Amino acid sequence: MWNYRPMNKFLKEFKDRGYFYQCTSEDELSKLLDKEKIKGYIGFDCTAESLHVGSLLQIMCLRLMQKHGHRPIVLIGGGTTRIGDPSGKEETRKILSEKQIENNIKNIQKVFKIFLKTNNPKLKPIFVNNFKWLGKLNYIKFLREIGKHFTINKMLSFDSVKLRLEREQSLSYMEFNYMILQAYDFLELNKTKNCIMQIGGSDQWGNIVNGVELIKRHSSKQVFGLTTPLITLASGSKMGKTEKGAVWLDKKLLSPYDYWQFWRNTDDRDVINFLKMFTDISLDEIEKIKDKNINDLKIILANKATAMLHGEKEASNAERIAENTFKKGTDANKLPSLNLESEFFSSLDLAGIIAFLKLTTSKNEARRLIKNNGIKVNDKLVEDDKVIIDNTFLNENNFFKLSLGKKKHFKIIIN
RNA sequence: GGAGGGGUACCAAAGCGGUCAAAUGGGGCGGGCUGUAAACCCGUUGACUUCGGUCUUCGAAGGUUCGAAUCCUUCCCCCUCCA
Repeated sequence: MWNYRPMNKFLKEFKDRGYFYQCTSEDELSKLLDKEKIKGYIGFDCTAESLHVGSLLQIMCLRLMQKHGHRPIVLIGGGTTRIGDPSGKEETRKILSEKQIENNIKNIQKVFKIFLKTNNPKLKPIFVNNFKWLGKLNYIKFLREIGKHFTINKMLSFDSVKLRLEREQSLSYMEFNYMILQAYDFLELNKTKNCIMQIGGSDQWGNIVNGVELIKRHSSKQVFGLTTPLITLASGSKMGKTEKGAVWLDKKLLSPYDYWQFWRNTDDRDVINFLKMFTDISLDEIEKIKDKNINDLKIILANKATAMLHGEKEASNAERIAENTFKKGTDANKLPSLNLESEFFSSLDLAGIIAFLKLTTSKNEARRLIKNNGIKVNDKLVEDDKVIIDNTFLNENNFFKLSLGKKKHFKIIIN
Protein backbone atom coordinates (compact mmCIF):
# COMPACT_ATOMS: atom_id res chain seq x y z
CA MET A 1 0.00 0.00 0.00
CA TRP A 2 2.88 2.41 0.55
CA ASN A 3 4.71 3.48 -2.48
CA TYR A 4 8.31 2.66 -2.22
CA ARG A 5 9.69 5.73 -3.78
CA PRO A 6 12.33 6.90 -1.29
CA MET A 7 11.31 9.88 0.66
CA ASN A 8 12.74 13.20 -0.33
CA LYS A 9 15.99 13.90 1.49
CA PHE A 10 14.84 17.09 3.07
CA LEU A 11 11.69 15.48 4.37
CA LYS A 12 13.60 12.47 5.56
CA GLU A 13 16.02 14.51 7.59
CA PHE A 14 13.13 16.66 8.76
CA LYS A 15 11.54 13.53 10.16
CA ASP A 16 14.71 11.91 11.43
CA ARG A 17 15.60 14.95 13.43
CA GLY A 18 12.20 14.96 15.04
CA TYR A 19 10.83 18.07 13.39
CA PHE A 20 7.88 16.36 11.78
CA TYR A 21 4.38 16.29 13.16
CA GLN A 22 1.86 16.58 10.34
CA CYS A 23 1.82 17.34 6.65
CA THR A 24 -1.03 18.21 4.35
CA SER A 25 -0.01 15.90 1.50
CA GLU A 26 3.22 14.28 2.25
CA ASP A 27 3.74 12.15 -0.86
CA GLU A 28 3.10 14.98 -3.21
CA LEU A 29 5.34 17.29 -1.28
CA SER A 30 8.08 14.67 -1.33
CA LYS A 31 7.82 14.33 -5.09
CA LEU A 32 7.82 18.02 -5.62
CA LEU A 33 10.85 18.57 -3.42
CA ASP A 34 12.74 15.97 -5.41
CA LYS A 35 12.00 17.88 -8.56
CA GLU A 36 12.60 21.46 -7.62
CA LYS A 37 13.95 23.87 -5.08
CA ILE A 38 11.12 25.67 -3.42
CA LYS A 39 10.40 28.52 -1.09
CA GLY A 40 8.75 27.93 2.21
CA TYR A 41 7.84 30.22 5.04
CA ILE A 42 7.37 30.33 8.74
CA GLY A 43 5.61 33.14 10.50
CA PHE A 44 6.98 34.64 13.66
CA ASP A 45 5.14 36.64 16.12
CA CYS A 46 6.69 39.87 17.31
CA THR A 47 4.99 40.39 20.62
CA ALA A 48 8.29 40.10 22.44
CA GLU A 49 11.54 41.94 22.30
CA SER A 50 13.33 39.01 20.80
CA LEU A 51 12.83 35.32 20.20
CA HIS A 52 13.40 32.61 22.73
CA VAL A 53 14.17 28.92 22.55
CA GLY A 54 10.51 28.28 21.99
CA SER A 55 11.05 29.45 18.42
CA LEU A 56 14.30 27.65 17.93
CA LEU A 57 12.77 24.55 16.43
CA GLN A 58 11.19 26.62 13.69
CA ILE A 59 14.46 28.38 13.06
CA MET A 60 16.15 25.02 12.75
CA CYS A 61 13.56 24.07 10.16
CA LEU A 62 14.56 27.07 8.10
CA ARG A 63 18.21 26.12 8.43
CA LEU A 64 17.40 22.65 7.25
CA MET A 65 15.65 24.09 4.22
CA GLN A 66 18.78 25.98 3.33
CA LYS A 67 20.88 22.92 3.82
CA HIS A 68 18.80 21.15 1.19
CA GLY A 69 18.79 24.04 -1.18
CA HIS A 70 15.39 25.50 -0.46
CA ARG A 71 14.90 29.11 0.28
CA PRO A 72 13.36 30.26 3.54
CA ILE A 73 10.98 33.12 3.87
CA VAL A 74 10.78 34.65 7.29
CA LEU A 75 7.45 36.26 7.81
CA ILE A 76 7.36 38.65 10.68
CA GLY A 77 3.88 39.17 11.96
CA GLY A 78 3.88 42.93 12.19
CA GLY A 79 0.26 42.92 11.09
CA THR A 80 -1.02 39.88 12.88
CA THR A 81 0.68 40.94 16.08
CA ARG A 82 -1.65 43.86 16.00
CA ILE A 83 -4.46 41.33 16.26
CA GLY A 84 -3.20 38.47 18.42
CA ASP A 85 -3.43 34.79 17.68
CA PRO A 86 -5.98 33.03 19.87
CA SER A 87 -4.37 29.62 19.30
CA GLY A 88 -3.28 28.14 22.55
CA LYS A 89 -4.01 31.31 24.40
CA GLU A 90 -6.42 31.42 27.21
CA GLU A 91 -6.79 35.13 27.21
CA THR A 92 -6.79 37.96 24.80
CA ARG A 93 -3.33 39.20 24.19
CA LYS A 94 -2.13 42.56 25.13
CA ILE A 95 -2.02 44.92 22.26
CA LEU A 96 1.36 46.52 21.76
CA SER A 97 2.17 49.99 20.66
CA GLU A 98 3.30 50.57 17.09
CA LYS A 99 6.69 51.66 18.25
CA GLN A 100 7.25 48.57 20.33
CA ILE A 101 6.30 46.40 17.40
CA GLU A 102 8.74 48.12 15.07
CA ASN A 103 11.44 47.74 17.62
CA ASN A 104 10.71 44.09 18.18
CA ILE A 105 10.82 43.39 14.48
CA LYS A 106 14.29 44.84 14.14
CA ASN A 107 15.56 42.78 17.01
CA ILE A 108 14.00 39.60 15.79
CA GLN A 109 15.48 39.94 12.33
CA LYS A 110 18.92 40.00 13.88
CA VAL A 111 18.35 36.52 15.25
CA PHE A 112 17.65 35.14 11.80
CA LYS A 113 20.70 36.77 10.38
CA ILE A 114 22.73 34.78 12.84
CA PHE A 115 21.10 31.43 12.29
CA LEU A 116 20.57 31.52 8.57
CA LYS A 117 23.08 31.71 5.77
CA THR A 118 22.98 35.09 4.19
CA ASN A 119 25.82 34.94 1.70
CA ASN A 120 24.28 32.76 -0.98
CA PRO A 121 21.85 34.89 -2.99
CA LYS A 122 19.83 31.85 -3.96
CA LEU A 123 19.32 30.71 -0.42
CA LYS A 124 19.43 33.77 1.74
CA PRO A 125 16.29 34.37 3.71
CA ILE A 126 13.62 36.67 2.40
CA PHE A 127 12.21 38.85 5.12
CA VAL A 128 8.64 39.98 4.85
CA ASN A 129 6.38 41.78 7.24
CA ASN A 130 2.71 41.03 6.81
CA PHE A 131 1.78 44.50 7.94
CA LYS A 132 2.84 45.54 4.47
CA TRP A 133 -0.23 43.94 2.94
CA LEU A 134 -2.53 43.48 5.91
CA GLY A 135 -2.13 47.11 6.83
CA LYS A 136 -3.76 48.33 3.70
CA LEU A 137 -6.49 45.81 3.16
CA ASN A 138 -9.76 47.11 1.92
CA TYR A 139 -12.45 45.59 4.05
CA ILE A 140 -15.17 45.20 1.44
CA LYS A 141 -12.81 43.92 -1.16
CA PHE A 142 -11.29 41.53 1.31
CA LEU A 143 -14.64 40.14 2.35
CA ARG A 144 -15.66 39.58 -1.25
CA GLU A 145 -12.46 37.99 -2.41
CA ILE A 146 -11.23 36.17 0.62
CA GLY A 147 -14.04 36.09 3.13
CA LYS A 148 -16.33 34.22 0.82
CA HIS A 149 -14.05 31.19 0.98
CA PHE A 150 -14.50 30.80 4.69
CA THR A 151 -17.57 29.41 6.33
CA ILE A 152 -18.37 30.25 9.86
CA ASN A 153 -19.42 26.66 10.38
CA LYS A 154 -15.93 25.51 9.69
CA MET A 155 -14.23 28.30 11.53
CA LEU A 156 -16.15 27.46 14.65
CA SER A 157 -14.86 23.91 14.46
CA PHE A 158 -11.21 24.86 14.84
CA ASP A 159 -9.64 24.03 18.13
CA SER A 160 -8.41 27.52 18.71
CA VAL A 161 -11.96 28.80 18.54
CA LYS A 162 -13.72 25.78 19.96
CA LEU A 163 -11.69 25.73 23.11
CA ARG A 164 -12.35 29.33 23.84
CA LEU A 165 -16.04 28.90 23.32
CA GLU A 166 -16.25 25.72 25.35
CA ARG A 167 -14.51 27.30 28.25
CA GLU A 168 -16.86 30.22 27.94
CA GLN A 169 -13.94 32.55 27.54
CA SER A 170 -14.67 35.43 25.36
CA LEU A 171 -13.17 35.54 21.93
CA SER A 172 -13.28 38.86 20.23
CA TYR A 173 -14.26 39.26 16.62
CA MET A 174 -10.82 40.66 16.06
CA GLU A 175 -9.13 37.50 17.21
CA PHE A 176 -11.64 35.37 15.42
CA ASN A 177 -10.33 36.89 12.22
CA TYR A 178 -6.78 35.91 12.95
CA MET A 179 -6.97 32.64 11.08
CA ILE A 180 -8.26 34.31 7.98
CA LEU A 181 -5.44 36.77 8.04
CA GLN A 182 -2.86 34.04 8.41
CA ALA A 183 -4.42 32.17 5.52
CA TYR A 184 -4.28 35.35 3.53
CA ASP A 185 -0.59 35.72 4.33
CA PHE A 186 0.08 32.40 2.70
CA LEU A 187 -1.94 33.39 -0.34
CA GLU A 188 -0.06 36.64 -0.61
CA LEU A 189 3.32 34.93 -0.35
CA ASN A 190 2.24 32.38 -2.87
CA LYS A 191 1.26 35.07 -5.32
CA THR A 192 4.17 37.42 -4.88
CA LYS A 193 7.01 35.05 -3.95
CA ASN A 194 5.82 31.74 -5.29
CA CYS A 195 5.99 30.33 -1.82
CA ILE A 196 4.46 26.88 -1.69
CA MET A 197 5.07 25.64 1.79
CA GLN A 198 4.30 26.82 5.27
CA ILE A 199 5.84 25.34 8.34
CA GLY A 200 4.64 25.98 11.85
CA GLY A 201 4.14 24.48 15.27
CA SER A 202 1.44 21.91 15.70
CA ASP A 203 -0.79 24.53 17.25
CA GLN A 204 -0.73 26.29 13.90
CA TRP A 205 -2.17 23.33 12.01
CA GLY A 206 -5.63 24.83 11.69
CA ASN A 207 -4.30 28.15 10.52
CA ILE A 208 -2.00 26.48 8.03
CA VAL A 209 -4.67 24.24 6.58
CA ASN A 210 -6.83 27.28 6.12
CA GLY A 211 -4.11 28.84 4.04
CA VAL A 212 -3.63 25.74 1.95
CA GLU A 213 -7.34 25.55 1.26
CA LEU A 214 -7.69 29.22 0.56
CA ILE A 215 -5.01 29.00 -2.10
CA LYS A 216 -6.64 25.96 -3.60
CA ARG A 217 -9.99 27.72 -3.85
CA HIS A 218 -8.74 31.12 -4.77
CA SER A 219 -5.91 30.27 -7.15
CA SER A 220 -6.44 26.58 -7.80
CA LYS A 221 -2.90 25.79 -6.78
CA GLN A 222 -1.58 23.10 -4.54
CA VAL A 223 0.57 24.23 -1.69
CA PHE A 224 1.74 22.44 1.41
CA GLY A 225 1.64 22.72 5.14
CA LEU A 226 4.01 21.09 7.53
CA THR A 227 3.92 21.19 11.29
CA THR A 228 6.43 20.49 14.00
CA PRO A 229 5.58 18.83 17.28
CA LEU A 230 5.20 20.79 20.42
CA ILE A 231 8.31 19.93 22.37
CA THR A 232 7.51 18.86 25.83
CA LEU A 233 10.31 17.98 28.11
CA ALA A 234 10.63 14.60 29.71
CA SER A 235 9.46 16.33 32.84
CA GLY A 236 6.24 17.26 31.11
CA SER A 237 6.71 20.97 31.05
CA LYS A 238 7.00 23.19 28.04
CA MET A 239 10.44 23.81 26.76
CA GLY A 240 12.29 27.01 27.19
CA LYS A 241 10.62 28.74 30.03
CA THR A 242 12.37 28.76 33.29
CA GLU A 243 10.79 30.89 35.92
CA LYS A 244 13.69 33.25 35.72
CA GLY A 245 12.28 34.10 32.38
CA ALA A 246 12.41 32.91 28.85
CA VAL A 247 15.59 31.52 27.40
CA TRP A 248 16.25 34.34 25.01
CA LEU A 249 18.21 34.11 21.82
CA ASP A 250 19.75 37.47 22.45
CA LYS A 251 22.81 38.09 24.52
CA LYS A 252 21.44 41.30 25.88
CA LEU A 253 18.57 39.38 27.42
CA LEU A 254 20.40 36.20 28.33
CA SER A 255 24.16 35.92 28.56
CA PRO A 256 25.97 33.30 26.47
CA TYR A 257 27.00 31.64 29.70
CA ASP A 258 23.43 31.30 30.89
CA TYR A 259 22.42 30.07 27.48
CA TRP A 260 25.14 27.46 27.66
CA GLN A 261 23.94 26.49 31.10
CA PHE A 262 20.41 26.08 29.84
CA TRP A 263 21.57 23.36 27.47
CA ARG A 264 24.02 21.91 29.90
CA ASN A 265 21.16 21.34 32.35
CA THR A 266 19.01 19.43 29.91
CA ASP A 267 17.12 16.51 31.35
CA ASP A 268 18.97 13.24 30.66
CA ARG A 269 16.05 11.85 28.75
CA ASP A 270 15.97 14.79 26.35
CA VAL A 271 19.63 14.98 25.43
CA ILE A 272 19.67 12.80 22.33
CA ASN A 273 16.53 14.41 20.98
CA PHE A 274 17.99 17.84 21.53
CA LEU A 275 21.21 16.90 19.80
CA LYS A 276 19.16 15.92 16.79
CA MET A 277 16.92 18.92 16.89
CA PHE A 278 19.19 21.72 17.91
CA THR A 279 22.62 20.96 16.56
CA ASP A 280 24.03 20.38 13.11
CA ILE A 281 25.76 17.21 14.15
CA SER A 282 24.94 14.62 11.51
CA LEU A 283 22.56 11.88 12.47
CA ASP A 284 25.23 9.27 11.75
CA GLU A 285 27.56 11.01 14.11
CA ILE A 286 24.91 11.22 16.80
CA GLU A 287 24.31 7.51 16.39
CA LYS A 288 28.00 6.93 17.02
CA ILE A 289 28.30 9.06 20.12
CA LYS A 290 24.96 8.41 21.72
CA ASP A 291 26.28 5.98 24.29
CA LYS A 292 28.92 8.29 25.57
CA ASN A 293 28.78 9.58 29.09
CA ILE A 294 25.59 11.59 29.42
CA ASN A 295 27.35 14.59 30.89
CA ASP A 296 29.82 14.71 28.05
CA LEU A 297 26.91 14.68 25.65
CA LYS A 298 25.34 17.57 27.48
CA ILE A 299 28.54 19.52 27.11
CA ILE A 300 28.62 18.78 23.40
CA LEU A 301 25.01 19.91 23.15
CA ALA A 302 25.72 23.08 25.08
CA ASN A 303 28.79 23.89 23.01
CA LYS A 304 27.14 23.32 19.67
CA ALA A 305 23.95 25.13 20.53
CA THR A 306 25.78 28.08 22.02
CA ALA A 307 28.26 28.28 19.17
CA MET A 308 25.42 28.40 16.68
CA LEU A 309 23.97 31.46 18.33
CA HIS A 310 26.84 33.26 20.03
CA GLY A 311 29.86 31.87 18.19
CA GLU A 312 32.56 29.35 18.97
CA LYS A 313 34.44 31.73 21.13
CA GLU A 314 31.58 32.45 23.49
CA ALA A 315 30.78 28.76 23.63
CA SER A 316 34.24 27.72 24.70
CA ASN A 317 34.35 30.65 27.02
CA ALA A 318 31.15 29.47 28.68
CA GLU A 319 32.49 25.97 28.92
CA ARG A 320 35.60 27.26 30.60
CA ILE A 321 33.66 29.35 33.10
CA ALA A 322 31.49 26.35 33.87
CA GLU A 323 34.52 24.22 34.42
CA ASN A 324 35.94 26.78 36.79
CA THR A 325 32.68 27.14 38.59
CA PHE A 326 31.93 23.51 39.14
CA LYS A 327 35.19 21.64 39.23
CA LYS A 328 37.33 21.49 42.27
CA GLY A 329 40.41 23.58 42.53
CA THR A 330 38.50 26.53 41.26
CA ASP A 331 40.63 29.37 40.12
CA ALA A 332 38.84 32.38 41.49
CA ASN A 333 40.72 34.60 39.10
CA LYS A 334 38.63 33.42 36.22
CA LEU A 335 35.23 34.00 37.76
CA PRO A 336 32.95 36.78 36.67
CA SER A 337 33.91 39.77 38.72
CA LEU A 338 31.99 42.54 40.39
CA ASN A 339 33.43 45.75 41.69
CA LEU A 340 32.69 47.20 45.08
CA GLU A 341 33.75 50.60 46.27
CA SER A 342 35.78 50.35 49.42
CA GLU A 343 33.51 52.79 51.25
CA PHE A 344 30.58 50.39 50.88
CA PHE A 345 32.80 47.46 51.58
CA SER A 346 33.70 48.77 54.97
CA SER A 347 30.27 50.04 55.93
CA LEU A 348 28.08 47.06 55.00
CA ASP A 349 27.74 43.64 56.50
CA LEU A 350 27.75 40.63 54.23
CA ALA A 351 24.00 40.55 53.64
CA GLY A 352 24.22 44.24 52.88
CA ILE A 353 26.96 43.69 50.35
CA ILE A 354 25.05 40.93 48.60
CA ALA A 355 21.94 43.07 48.35
CA PHE A 356 23.93 46.12 47.33
CA LEU A 357 25.48 44.21 44.47
CA LYS A 358 21.96 43.25 43.42
CA LEU A 359 22.74 39.57 43.71
CA THR A 360 19.49 39.32 45.63
CA THR A 361 16.51 41.63 45.39
CA SER A 362 16.53 42.56 49.04
CA LYS A 363 18.67 42.40 52.11
CA ASN A 364 16.22 40.03 53.74
CA GLU A 365 16.62 37.65 50.88
CA ALA A 366 20.36 37.74 51.38
CA ARG A 367 19.91 37.09 55.09
CA ARG A 368 17.63 34.17 54.29
CA LEU A 369 20.18 32.73 51.93
CA ILE A 370 22.79 32.86 54.64
CA LYS A 371 20.44 31.26 57.14
CA ASN A 372 19.75 28.47 54.66
CA ASN A 373 23.44 27.73 54.24
CA GLY A 374 23.51 29.17 50.77
CA ILE A 375 26.40 31.58 51.04
CA LYS A 376 30.10 30.91 51.00
CA VAL A 377 32.92 33.37 51.23
CA ASN A 378 36.24 32.10 49.96
CA ASP A 379 34.68 28.63 49.87
CA LYS A 380 33.82 28.76 53.54
CA LEU A 381 30.21 28.49 54.63
CA VAL A 382 28.93 31.65 56.27
CA GLU A 383 26.84 31.06 59.35
CA ASP A 384 26.30 34.51 60.70
CA ASP A 385 24.31 36.87 58.51
CA LYS A 386 25.89 39.88 60.13
CA VAL A 387 29.52 39.04 59.51
CA ILE A 388 31.56 41.96 58.47
CA ILE A 389 33.84 41.06 55.62
CA ASP A 390 37.01 42.94 56.40
CA ASN A 391 40.47 43.07 54.90
CA THR A 392 41.40 39.73 56.36
CA PHE A 393 39.10 38.13 53.82
CA LEU A 394 40.81 39.78 50.91
CA ASN A 395 43.60 38.09 49.06
CA GLU A 396 46.66 39.81 47.68
CA ASN A 397 44.75 41.07 44.67
CA ASN A 398 42.16 42.78 46.80
CA PHE A 399 39.24 40.50 46.15
CA PHE A 400 37.30 37.76 47.80
CA LYS A 401 35.27 34.95 46.35
CA LEU A 402 31.54 34.98 46.99
CA SER A 403 29.35 32.00 46.24
CA LEU A 404 25.56 31.96 46.15
CA GLY A 405 24.34 28.44 46.18
CA LYS A 406 26.34 25.95 44.21
CA LYS A 407 26.09 27.52 40.84
CA LYS A 408 26.75 31.21 41.20
CA HIS A 409 30.23 32.33 42.05
CA PHE A 410 31.73 35.78 41.86
CA LYS A 411 34.97 37.53 42.39
CA ILE A 412 34.25 40.67 44.39
CA ILE A 413 36.95 43.23 43.80
CA ILE A 414 37.33 46.06 46.25
CA ASN A 415 38.46 49.33 44.80
C1' G B 1 -29.69 49.08 29.71
C1' G B 2 -31.32 44.86 33.42
C1' A B 3 -29.78 40.50 36.78
C1' G B 4 -26.00 37.97 39.15
C1' G B 5 -20.67 36.50 40.24
C1' G B 6 -15.87 38.23 41.16
C1' G B 7 -11.00 41.27 41.96
C1' U B 8 -6.31 38.28 48.00
C1' A B 9 1.07 37.67 47.64
C1' C B 10 4.89 35.14 41.45
C1' C B 11 0.37 31.95 39.82
C1' A B 12 -3.98 29.23 41.44
C1' A B 13 -6.98 29.38 45.58
C1' A B 14 -8.79 29.68 51.08
C1' G B 15 -10.02 33.31 54.63
C1' C B 16 -15.20 36.84 55.39
C1' G B 17 -14.44 41.52 62.49
C1' G B 18 -9.24 40.29 66.49
C1' U B 19 -5.25 34.36 67.30
C1' C B 20 -3.78 37.24 59.42
C1' A B 21 2.31 39.09 56.79
C1' A B 22 -2.61 36.04 55.48
C1' A B 23 -4.24 28.36 55.12
C1' U B 24 -3.20 25.02 51.01
C1' G B 25 -1.14 23.70 46.16
C1' G B 26 2.09 25.01 42.18
C1' G B 27 6.34 27.76 40.99
C1' G B 28 10.93 30.08 42.78
C1' C B 29 15.14 30.06 46.00
C1' G B 30 18.48 27.38 49.41
C1' G B 31 20.03 22.69 51.63
C1' G B 32 20.45 17.04 51.53
C1' C B 33 21.09 12.76 48.08
C1' U B 34 23.65 12.87 43.18
C1' G B 35 26.15 13.82 38.01
C1' U B 36 25.50 21.22 37.27
C1' A B 37 20.20 15.40 35.46
C1' A B 38 15.55 13.17 37.13
C1' A B 39 12.93 11.47 41.40
C1' C B 40 12.66 12.06 46.53
C1' C B 41 13.34 14.56 51.45
C1' C B 42 14.00 19.20 54.41
C1' G B 43 13.96 24.47 54.93
C1' U B 44 12.44 29.09 52.93
C1' U B 45 9.32 32.51 49.97
C1' G B 46 6.66 41.39 51.75
C1' A B 47 10.38 45.30 53.41
C1' C B 48 13.59 47.19 57.24
C1' U B 49 15.73 45.57 61.81
C1' U B 50 20.25 46.87 67.18
C1' C B 51 16.42 39.99 65.94
C1' G B 52 13.10 42.78 70.93
C1' G B 53 10.31 44.46 67.09
C1' U B 54 8.89 48.31 63.38
C1' C B 55 6.61 49.57 58.74
C1' U B 56 3.78 48.56 54.16
C1' U B 57 0.34 44.83 51.78
C1' C B 58 -5.69 41.56 50.33
C1' G B 59 -8.74 46.36 43.03
C1' A B 60 -8.93 52.31 44.52
C1' A B 61 -10.55 56.12 47.79
C1' G B 62 -13.21 57.21 52.00
C1' G B 63 -16.08 55.62 56.51
C1' U B 64 -17.76 52.47 60.97
C1' U B 65 -14.88 50.14 65.01
C1' C B 66 -10.51 49.80 70.58
C1' G B 67 -9.43 46.67 66.19
C1' A B 68 -10.92 45.47 59.01
C1' A B 69 -8.58 41.23 53.75
C1' U B 70 -13.15 40.64 56.45
C1' C B 71 -18.77 45.49 57.80
C1' C B 72 -20.71 50.27 55.14
C1' U B 73 -20.35 54.10 50.99
C1' U B 74 -18.55 55.69 46.36
C1' C B 75 -15.55 54.60 42.26
C1' C B 76 -12.61 51.45 38.79
C1' C B 77 -11.87 46.73 36.39
C1' C B 78 -13.16 41.52 34.94
C1' C B 79 -16.68 37.50 33.97
C1' U B 80 -21.61 35.13 33.13
C1' C B 81 -26.71 35.54 31.87
C1' C B 82 -30.89 38.52 29.89
C1' A B 83 -32.31 42.81 26.50
